[in-house]
Amino acid sequence: MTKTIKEIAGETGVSITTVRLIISGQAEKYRISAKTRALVEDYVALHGYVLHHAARSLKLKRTDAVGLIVPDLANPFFARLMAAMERHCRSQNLVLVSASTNDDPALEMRAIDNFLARGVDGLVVAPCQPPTYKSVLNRKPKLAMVLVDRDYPQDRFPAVASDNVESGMALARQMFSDAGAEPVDFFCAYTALPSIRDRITGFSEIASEQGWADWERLVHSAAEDSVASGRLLMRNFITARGAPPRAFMTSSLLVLEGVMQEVKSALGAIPEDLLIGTFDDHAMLDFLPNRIYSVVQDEKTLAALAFASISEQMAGRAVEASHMTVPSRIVRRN
Amino acid sequence: MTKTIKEIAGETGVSITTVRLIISGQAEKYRISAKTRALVEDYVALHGYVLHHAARSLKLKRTDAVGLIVPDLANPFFARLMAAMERHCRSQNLVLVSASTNDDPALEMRAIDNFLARGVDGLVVAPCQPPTYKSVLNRKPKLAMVLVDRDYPQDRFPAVASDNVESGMALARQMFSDAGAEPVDFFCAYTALPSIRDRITGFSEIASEQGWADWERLVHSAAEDSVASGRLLMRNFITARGAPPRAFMTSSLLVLEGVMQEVKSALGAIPEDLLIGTFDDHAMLDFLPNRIYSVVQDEKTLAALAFASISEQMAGRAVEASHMTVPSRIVRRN
DNA sequence: TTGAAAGCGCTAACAT
DNA sequence: ATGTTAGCGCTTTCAA
Repeated sequence: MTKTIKEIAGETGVSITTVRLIISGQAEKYRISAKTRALVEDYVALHGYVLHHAARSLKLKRTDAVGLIVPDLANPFFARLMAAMERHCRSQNLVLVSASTNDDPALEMRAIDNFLARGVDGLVVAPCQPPTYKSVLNRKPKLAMVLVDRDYPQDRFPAVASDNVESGMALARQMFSDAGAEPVDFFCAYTALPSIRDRITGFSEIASEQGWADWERLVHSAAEDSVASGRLLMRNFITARGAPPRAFMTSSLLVLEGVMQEVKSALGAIPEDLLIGTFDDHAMLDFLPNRIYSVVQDEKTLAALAFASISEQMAGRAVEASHMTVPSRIVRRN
Repeated sequence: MTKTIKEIAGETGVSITTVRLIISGQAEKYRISAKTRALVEDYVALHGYVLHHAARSLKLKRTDAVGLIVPDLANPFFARLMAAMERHCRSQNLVLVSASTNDDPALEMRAIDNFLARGVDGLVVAPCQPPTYKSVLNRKPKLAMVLVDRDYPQDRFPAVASDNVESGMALARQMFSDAGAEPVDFFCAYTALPSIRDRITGFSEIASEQGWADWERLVHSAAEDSVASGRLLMRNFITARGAPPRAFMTSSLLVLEGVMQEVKSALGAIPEDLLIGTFDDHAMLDFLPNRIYSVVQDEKTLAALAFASISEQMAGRAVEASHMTVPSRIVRRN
């Protein structure tokens, strides 16, 4: 079992303060004599010592922990975001504690309460509802907090998200350009999300610009982001028009999967000249022979900005409730 | 700011003990009078109270936190494992804290030390080296600990992993059966891993059984699990034989990606009659027209077993250092 | 049915 | 250059 400072002091006959000074590497600074220093250091080398974080936290009112709350930790986007966050935390000797909300506002509140009780110094949340965390602010007014990915309109917290309007425009631009005179349909799900709305805004902008005044007819939307939604939307499309579109884009890989399954089952295979666009990327899109554009979000920069904001706040510097935007990249295959 | 028990006691004129009894829902049990109870409850309803976990931990020598240490949190397998772990933790009012080791033994040791200092009650680790955590056991002999995914031979800790030998056999059986008289090559990477070795063992078993006494010539291996490894292995194959194999399997999706890229660049496209097998699964394998078998690991059960073991140990019940095995499933497409 | 007090391991302020 | 002490918020005896 590991020793406490007090025990070390007792067993070496040195005072608690001195031990602490030596252990915390401040021996020089306080000019501890070489022998007492050696005495303590040898003892520690022999018996070991590990800082008791709970005790330290109790005293310092600080836990050196930051919380991350997202809808789903298994979702690749959030998994990458979390991995990047964890790297930042590790580099500053912070630990990352995380929780999924399953897109349930009640779970989200529970998670926030829980992390607050555990005294996290910072909180990064991808909210599943427009955030009004007034109770949070009441209880711990100086909690460092930042919103990621889902930038609901609000002006209390800094937020960082991808440039969804711009990337929506960029993707649509590529699609319409390659499609020539053909229309480009947009299958999108989870329209309650600000990011999805922004993507639609971007799409509509370009569609109008390309002369599709009735762009609303090109947008097919569903409430829930899932493979089932993708299937449903494409099935409805095929039923109405008799055939799949020649060019389309989707709001997520899940929707793409559903849409593709339906195309495959309608046509027996994916036509090689089908023009595809999608938000989010996966290496296996390589396997398709089609021309396909995908939008890849920059989780590293998202995490870096979120962490920077948290750090600022934890350092006591006030941070304005800005809405930061991170550029996405478009990848083209074939 | 949230009140402490002491403050509540002071401001309601009740004793600390009484407040605590009421707050912790033991009013009935200790027959606190209705009025004192109402008094305190009203006060709490008005001003709020949140348990201070650090203080509680200091007293109880318990943090209600469990740590998860894996090579890479962004890896879909580990991300799913972690999401499942987090659900279990949440259901028991534990928090999950996690860290990546980037497959670096030094980082792994640091992570373990760190989590130990933070006093996690349980530790789940997917080690990147044969685990000899003697220092760990010295310092906190009663730490609940379990190994996942990478079941290095050892007899100190319980371990839970997929049935790699069996699923290797199952996959190979399907492949050889579909391949007829053709050979089935196995491209595999990260051979230092017990799981990979087991998969090779499974493969070799079936290959021999099928009359391929020289099965070692069918196995092409690389040290590092990456797309680059896949490319390299396939490039070497093509250079040596003049063409890609007609049937092959890979040890991971990364290797599959690399292998496929190389086939594509050699042949211009993926032949539709190429027979493919791979460990790990992804929905987008749907997009290929080929017959393809994939092995899907059961992260939920892996997490459930790991968590159960941790729970047992945390409850003080001794657990033997068993090696638990979780069946994988084989998916066939086209 | 309620209260008082000790102590978990650490830090910081204040002595020497 | 080194020592003493109080106290963070909680739980747990032990008393009344």
